[in-house]
Amino acid sequence: MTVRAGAARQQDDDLLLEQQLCFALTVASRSVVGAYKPVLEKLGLTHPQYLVMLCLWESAPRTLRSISEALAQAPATISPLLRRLEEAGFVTRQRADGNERTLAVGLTPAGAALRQQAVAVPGTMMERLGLTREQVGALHKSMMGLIAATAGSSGQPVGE
Amino acid sequence: MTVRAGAARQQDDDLLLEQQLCFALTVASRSVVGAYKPVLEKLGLTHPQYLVMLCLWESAPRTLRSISEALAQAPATISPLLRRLEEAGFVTRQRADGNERTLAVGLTPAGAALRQQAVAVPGTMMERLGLTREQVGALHKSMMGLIAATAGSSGQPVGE
DNA sequence: CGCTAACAATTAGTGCACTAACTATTGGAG
DNA sequence: CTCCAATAGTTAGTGCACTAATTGTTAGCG
Repeated sequence: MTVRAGAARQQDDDLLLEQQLCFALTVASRSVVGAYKPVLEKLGLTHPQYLVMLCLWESAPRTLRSISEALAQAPATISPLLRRLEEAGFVTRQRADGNERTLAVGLTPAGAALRQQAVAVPGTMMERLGLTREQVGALHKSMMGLIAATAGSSGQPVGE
Repeated sequence: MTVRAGAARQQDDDLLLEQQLCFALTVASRSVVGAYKPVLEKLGLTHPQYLVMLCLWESAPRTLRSISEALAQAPATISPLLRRLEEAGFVTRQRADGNERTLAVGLTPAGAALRQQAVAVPGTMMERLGLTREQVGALHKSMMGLIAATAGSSGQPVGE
């Protein structure tokens, strides 16, 4: 009885909003992305668009699918995002390279040039958040661990 | 020259997608929320709706603004969310308590009863993610630190 | 060769999240 | 008491993110 009452109390405590990791995680994510906003606005990018540009600065041209996999997002999320980046004049979208199915996403001169402004962003953000490079590294490592944890159990439902 | 080349190389590395904390954070957030999905589906809730219900199970009735502040979200985000929870039969929305401006958001019997199913959620998720209570606590603490970091620098633009 | 299964991207539809604009109410200062 | 600034909530509009359905293309199998 005492044991079951203890377990019940534990479960009740587990429902407290302030203790939810998922809550802290979503708030942290929104807060950090929000902190990027004024910085990225000067480049004319939203945060998801910034991530796509990071992808392309590393390797371009590349396919939509390749970007979608690198960002761990559905192709249907990336597609309209690329359309807006094309409208903004940063990327090109052509059906080329001998395969009519795939889209070759490339950089315009403006898109390539934007990188010169973007190199300052990580440093600016670290300063704004008051984080050291070591703290950023530790947090990054924690997040990677969490991502790995979800890969095992939620991708393929465990017991069904 | 060597120093400046070193700094430039550092900045270039800082733009690597795989090193971005903001990227790891958003992926982790989406992954964890995604892991909740099959579990919360059985309760008929989305993840944001689950957070609202946690709020209400702690204290009800309460105003929209109070929920909005507890969840660190804009009232305009909460408003339609409450409408959908009302349609689902979990909450009530009335203009009452002597102040016609404020909305009293309460629980229906179904909404209150849902808590009995929800108490199992945190434990289920911990198991699914393969995390110990200690790991969850450590991650939670990291997230709170990150949220605190954003509160200082991005809320009020620093130098302008 | 022709058919079909797999694949790449887009579109449609739902729900979040945010800013800005709007409505309605309240409460306090003159 | 009256006006007016502050407050509470909703609505409009944009952009993300996801699932499911659709279109078009490719490649492989008989």
